[in-house]
Amino acid sequence: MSSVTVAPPAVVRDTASQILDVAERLVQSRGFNDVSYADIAVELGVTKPSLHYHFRSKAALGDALIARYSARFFEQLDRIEADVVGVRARLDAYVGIYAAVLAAGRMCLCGILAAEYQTLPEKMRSAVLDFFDRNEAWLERILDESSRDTAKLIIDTLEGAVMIARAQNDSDRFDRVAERLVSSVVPGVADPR
Amino acid sequence: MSSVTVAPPAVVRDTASQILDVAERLVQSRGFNDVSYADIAVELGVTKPSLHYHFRSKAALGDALIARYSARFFEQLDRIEADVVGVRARLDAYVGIYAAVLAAGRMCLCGILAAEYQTLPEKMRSAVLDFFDRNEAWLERILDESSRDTAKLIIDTLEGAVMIARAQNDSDRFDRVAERLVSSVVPGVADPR
DNA sequence: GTCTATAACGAGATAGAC
DNA sequence: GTCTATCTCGTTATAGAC
Repeated sequence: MSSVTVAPPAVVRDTASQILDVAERLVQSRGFNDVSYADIAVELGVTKPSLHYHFRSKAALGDALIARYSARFFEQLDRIEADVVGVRARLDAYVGIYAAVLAAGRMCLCGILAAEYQTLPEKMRSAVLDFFDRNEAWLERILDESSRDTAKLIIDTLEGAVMIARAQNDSDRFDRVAERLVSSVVPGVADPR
Repeated sequence: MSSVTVAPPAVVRDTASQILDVAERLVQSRGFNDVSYADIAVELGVTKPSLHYHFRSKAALGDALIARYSARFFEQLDRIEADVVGVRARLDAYVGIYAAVLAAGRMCLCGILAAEYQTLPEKMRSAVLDFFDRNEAWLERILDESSRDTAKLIIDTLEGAVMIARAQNDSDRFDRVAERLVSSVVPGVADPR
């Protein structure tokens, strides 16, 4: 009789995913151009050619990084829209995504890639722009008012706040700025904390 | 009789300044780690060792870049404080500095260095943090209200807005966000444009 | 001050064995 | 799918002539 196909151990991901995990963390910390195949290989205990087997070029690795990051990011936005009620609460949840990134000592992947924009391959550039467009579209949708500039203001402030608070190693700064931002956008009650 | 010492031609700067000029533009476009001595040497029509004569190491070049950029930046802030009257007008002038950077297709030097923060030598890190601290202090001083978080909100938003508008090649986006930002901080009249 | 020449290293990438 | 070995190129930096 044939053996039954069982699910693999939940904690051990396939190699490609493990590569993406390490690469994502390193890129969000140092930037795409300051992460090498050698850095990733050492952490995983494999050699550089092994990485090239899974991602032919560094550009291909970059493409895969943004694709996975974006997919997960917008899944979170879908969940917020489905589970959270009210503009203020939804914005707080949105801010929470950025706060979690900062708490991990990282920048938003597409934020740090935006800073490196001029040095990126064309496909990565488009994917970065797409990330911001979709963020903006989501914010416009959940905001009650019609001003599209509010969505841009929110994105720009949060991306800048993460970048600077990370350099200052001061997550409290991020929290205070985000509170002031959200309060100015949704003039209702103050932060319930 | 001895010859009179005349002022050098105004347009031709000394070599060290010329190196800083080219390096500054390249770093504000691509980031510190993506600018090489070779890039700078080619533009100036000199060789790499010539650059090393003026700036022993790349870290020393980076230190000099931030020092000059900061000095000029805070000179501008001094001038605004001396020549411009009123919170709104001063903030508009402050925003104008960032708008000019964006118009040149650049990021704020310390903004792009903040994104690269984890890879910078220690002295450059301190200088970057100092830049933001002094910006914050200046904003707190010219603002009428006591909220220090407002100063942080302004810096973070402008830095993020420059970063993203540059990637999107959309300076109009920057202008609209900045207008919304300043209006929310100084609830007086709308943009006089 | 600027040059030629070169050292010493790390990058991304490929060939081919296992 | 992962390895060893290697290639080619770019990087910062230095020695020493002019």
